[in-house]
Amino acid sequence: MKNKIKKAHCAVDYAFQRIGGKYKGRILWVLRDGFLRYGELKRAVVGITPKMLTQTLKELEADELIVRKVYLEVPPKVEYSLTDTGKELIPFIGQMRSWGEKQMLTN
Amino acid sequence: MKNKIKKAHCAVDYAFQRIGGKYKGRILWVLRDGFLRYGELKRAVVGITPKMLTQTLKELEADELIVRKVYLEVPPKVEYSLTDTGKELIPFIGQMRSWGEKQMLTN
DNA sequence: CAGCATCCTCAACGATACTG
DNA sequence: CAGTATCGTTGAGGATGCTG
Repeated sequence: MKNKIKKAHCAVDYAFQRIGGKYKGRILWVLRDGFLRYGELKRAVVGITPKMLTQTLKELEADELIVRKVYLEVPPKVEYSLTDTGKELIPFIGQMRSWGEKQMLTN
Repeated sequence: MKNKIKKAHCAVDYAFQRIGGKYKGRILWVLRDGFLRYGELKRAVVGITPKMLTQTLKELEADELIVRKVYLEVPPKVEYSLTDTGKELIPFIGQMRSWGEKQMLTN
């Protein structure tokens, strides 16, 4: 993990820096049950631009939360999946999701 | 709750918008077991400026995650605490914290 | 298909000083 | 004590077009 954590004042700060940002939570979440290709991710994470998708995937990879697997084929094929560390995050992203769902209804 | 959620593509997105930002997680966390005054929060959330503290507290209050209680005394006294909705978030902020702690050690 | 390269905007965050 | 008020910065994110 070579990603620049600017300076975490505590573990909460640190964790939020690693899965904060506009798309990281969503990307980890859609990867929860398997492998997805770049284009599939692009469709799954509605509204993301190629630039942000690539950039976010790189950060997640540098943070060792996901793995990038390249198949040497034509046309190109790249699959992304969670690492064990990334999988550990799924339960509470799920909790957050439930919480968010409930909130969206009651507001 | 009148806070502007720009446009949530999904519940994960929505949840991250409400507790994202640089200090929200930390503030909710330090409020987990009771009431804290403005000055106590300022000391607990190391590195935060008065401006950011005030601003973040206002957002959390507008989001109905915390409650602001003013005592009409001299000198002034204001206490902040979690709402029930805010308390629901504590368990998984705790999980994130544990995860973050473990990560900080192994890196 | 899976990206990269540029340019640009804006709002989150910061520093500092002041106040009821 | 518990905030406001200004001003300044910067980098995350967006738009668009191009490529191996």
